[in-house]
Amino acid sequence: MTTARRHATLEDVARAAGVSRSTASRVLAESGFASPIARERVRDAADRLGYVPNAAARALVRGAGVRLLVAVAGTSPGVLDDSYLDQVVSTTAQVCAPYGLGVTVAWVPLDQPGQLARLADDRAVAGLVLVNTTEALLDVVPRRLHGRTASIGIGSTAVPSVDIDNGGGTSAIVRHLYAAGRRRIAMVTGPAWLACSRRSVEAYRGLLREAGLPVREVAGDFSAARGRSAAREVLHRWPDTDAIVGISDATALGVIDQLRADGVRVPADVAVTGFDDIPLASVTALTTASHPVRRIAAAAATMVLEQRPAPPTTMFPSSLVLRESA
Amino acid sequence: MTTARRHATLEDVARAAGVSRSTASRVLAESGFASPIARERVRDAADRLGYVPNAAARALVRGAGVRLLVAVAGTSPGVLDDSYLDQVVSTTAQVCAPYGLGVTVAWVPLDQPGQLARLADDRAVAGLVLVNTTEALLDVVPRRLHGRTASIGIGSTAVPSVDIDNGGGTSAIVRHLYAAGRRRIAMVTGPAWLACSRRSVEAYRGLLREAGLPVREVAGDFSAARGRSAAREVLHRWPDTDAIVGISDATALGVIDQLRADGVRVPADVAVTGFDDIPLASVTALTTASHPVRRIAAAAATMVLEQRPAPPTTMFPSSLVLRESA
DNA sequence: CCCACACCTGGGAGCGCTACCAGCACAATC
DNA sequence: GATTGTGCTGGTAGCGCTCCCAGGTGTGGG
Repeated sequence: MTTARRHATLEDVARAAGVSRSTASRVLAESGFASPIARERVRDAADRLGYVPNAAARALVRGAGVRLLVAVAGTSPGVLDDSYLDQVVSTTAQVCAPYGLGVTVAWVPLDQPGQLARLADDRAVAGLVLVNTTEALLDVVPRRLHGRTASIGIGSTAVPSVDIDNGGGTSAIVRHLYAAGRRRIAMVTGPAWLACSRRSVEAYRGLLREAGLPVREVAGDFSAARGRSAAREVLHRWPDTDAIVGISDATALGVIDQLRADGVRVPADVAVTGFDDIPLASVTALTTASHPVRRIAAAAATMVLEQRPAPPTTMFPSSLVLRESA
Repeated sequence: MTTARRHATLEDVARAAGVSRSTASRVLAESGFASPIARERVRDAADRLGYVPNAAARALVRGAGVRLLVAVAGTSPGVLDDSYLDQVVSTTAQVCAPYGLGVTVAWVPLDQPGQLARLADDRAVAGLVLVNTTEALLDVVPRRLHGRTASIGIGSTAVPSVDIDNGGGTSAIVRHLYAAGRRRIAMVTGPAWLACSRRSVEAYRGLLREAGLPVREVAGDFSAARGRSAAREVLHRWPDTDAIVGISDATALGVIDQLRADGVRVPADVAVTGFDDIPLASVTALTTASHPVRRIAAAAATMVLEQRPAPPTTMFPSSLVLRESA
């Protein structure tokens, strides 16, 4: 196994099979004509020699890339140290393996979209997976990668996009709260520049307006820390609030923590809901909406690898998970 | 930004700078001689043209690879869907980005080490990060990659290796339990083929023997499910047990869950400890040992990228985190 | 009989880059 | 003045692969 001999090249395979390099290439790359006999002899020889095509050479001549770039927009590089992104990257790497492609991650500062152009303007980049970016970032994607870009959580139709049904998920949550008799429902939102956050907020507003209930919003940022301070803010501004919708599980957990610390009973006095269904949610009995992150990431990666022609947006459902917090 | 024009090549840079391709290459690859004047003009031209070296061409001629392979040993491909591995892969991808290298992950069946040889016998693989493998897998690493392999959690000296001080961590935990007056301490172990698991178990045994206490081991597999059944098994075999050491947080959480369901008070009747300090641990007040997973992964990746010459083993400390479960 | 038209093959160019080698200028030494 | 460096330079040969193109061979139709 630990062969010291030089790696077998296409030339070696061709010679062993008694055909030309061209024919061997045609057989192994599955392009163009080749007689069944030639086909078999080449495959045989390749097997025998343990031939593995040289990805660099292939990429060079084809003008193709050797890796996928997962780009994450955000205000600080801290977005990279996040369990959601960990799952996306790891899943992408799994999906890419059979294609012989690697994966890299990079943070794109929200106010410097040019950074993305710089990163993507590299022939080695075979495709792009944009995570939580703004539509503005899409403009900066080099033309070369237009067919090889997918986004997660942006809901754009300009680029094949995989999305969570944030609107539907939030609606389900708000309806559940309403059905449980809650009438003064507040929300800790996410950053407005994020489409997925906006969709949640809009669903919340829409439903409340429709029901003739007051809208009570406090700006958040997905974090638990902001959840804590937001909880205080909500009860300070609207003391009769009887439910708080968190934009994420982390936020909701922060809210619950603060409420309990302040002697507010959850869910008796105030019901609290999250979004995502992280492992912590089941332990803390958080009512939330669940999303198949791994499947979402795999779908996005597959889109760029297979160069799907059409499907503008694939929407993954958000399923309500009822637990004790609401 | 969205330049449609052909990508600038070294040739273009050289022409623009008024030097030969060789000189431009020497300047940009920082190898060999080049006059300050030439240096500046080439750098200038490269900047102006937005030159990005073609990784495939470079890799081809240098015989170098284009990606790192993270290989994980285990009994089923399920090992890939694990938050620990997610962190390792994601961190590796971050570290690799500036080097222009991608990352792939693969599962290597424990009983088919040859699979690793097959995966690694690809010129595109620039380096190897072995996660939770056995020493046997090391033999299968192609000679070409001998200087470009690092392992995590195996503690071998045959290969540069990054490790958690499992022994030290477990010792600290057992000592803490002893100091708290526990004398009948059981352990739910991990698979014996895993070095890091063995180190923990050995530390546990050593300390107990030293103190003249009985050793009470039940075989586990890191999972919460096994933690549950193991809890019952322990109390069935040794009803007077007053502490259970879990090989991981997940196991410990399973143990606690089962104990409480069976009416056993934690920690009053039985103290329980974990290992890893996953986010859940702080919420569930689990006493455990904490490890810097991201730093460990980064260290391993850096080892293979920088081809460190010597340091056989880097040991990361395990720090005791005291919470309420023990 | 020749031609058209399939199918199949090998030769060769060249992707973009680095490494090697010769060659130049200029300074220092004998 | 001849010799030996020392710094720097450009030409050129590939790395391993794919693709284009010219040139086969065989089959069927005019």
